[in-house]
Amino acid sequence: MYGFNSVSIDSKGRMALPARYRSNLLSNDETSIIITKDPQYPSLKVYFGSEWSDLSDHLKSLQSLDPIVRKIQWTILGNASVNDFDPSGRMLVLIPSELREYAEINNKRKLCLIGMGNKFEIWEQENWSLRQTGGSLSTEILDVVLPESIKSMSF
Amino acid sequence: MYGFNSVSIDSKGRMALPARYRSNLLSNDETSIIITKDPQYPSLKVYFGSEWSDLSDHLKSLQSLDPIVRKIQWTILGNASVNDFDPSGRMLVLIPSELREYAEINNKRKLCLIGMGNKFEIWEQENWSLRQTGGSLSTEILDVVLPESIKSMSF
DNA sequence: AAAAGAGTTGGTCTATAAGCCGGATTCTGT
DNA sequence: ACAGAATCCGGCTTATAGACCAACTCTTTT
Repeated sequence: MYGFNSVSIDSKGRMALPARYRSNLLSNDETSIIITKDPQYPSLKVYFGSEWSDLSDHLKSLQSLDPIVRKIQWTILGNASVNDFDPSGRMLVLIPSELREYAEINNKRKLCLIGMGNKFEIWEQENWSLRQTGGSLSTEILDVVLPESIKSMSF
Repeated sequence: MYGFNSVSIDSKGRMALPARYRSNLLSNDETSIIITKDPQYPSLKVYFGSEWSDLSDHLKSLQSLDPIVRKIQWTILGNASVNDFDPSGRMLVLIPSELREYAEINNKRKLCLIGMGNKFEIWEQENWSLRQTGGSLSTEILDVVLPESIKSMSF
């Protein structure tokens, strides 16, 4: 599932999945999606149920004495919101207000969905276009040395 | 599949693949093409299905905590448009409006297709001739140091 | 010159998304 | 415990972008 989609979010924080996401989820027998924070940018990551169980199992298994590992575990695992949806409906998804806050989408109407294959990202529209045109948002470079256990993973 | 082709695009953003591309696709049993952004220039890259699955798998597996890797993942994966076509038809391809915008082909009529073997590029005609005559294009130069994981790839 | 294949264009129809509305359920405060 | 209020969730309506269908023109080939 790749590519760009523009969707609107209503004043109550609800977002409807585009049709092509819905049909893809249905054909893969997925009945839940998991929304969580992106560790680096003011945006959200969305995983499908099966993908999430692999990722979360892996993350949980890492030894958490390393502060960087610990921080990433907190961010990803600690903010995960599991959404079971009705496969027959329009798959309306409520983004929890804490995550809306984090992605700066409170009181905004337009979101961008960025399909990355096995997951997708949710961005507030202006933030996304800033980033695409090269404008810098907050601090870019993660200039710490990452532990090997994290380096080998892809979120 | 090499060489130059001039094609027209209609007001709805539809483009017809030249006959030699079609026969090439058929003889290779390809049933889909993937259009996405070029990371450097205002143009589009088109991959065939088999080529794309290799490229996207590789890109996805890279560790995305590196901001440069992440940006390339956004550009290539996050803008990909998958087009399944009817092999018996004329292989009309709709270029999504986001990509038309990026390649500056809105309200233009003429495109250039540049065959690069296992992929080809789509350029708006004037941009292409400007580039060929050495004129400058407004685009960002990748003057950053690329991580090894990216350097070893070819897009 | 005729015919066949390729390229281009236009029209119509359907699927999809966005906004609105109303009902239901939960929460809160008295 | 009850009433009012706020939040949550599904259905309906309308506008529009994209898919489908088909015709027309141009070029090439024999």
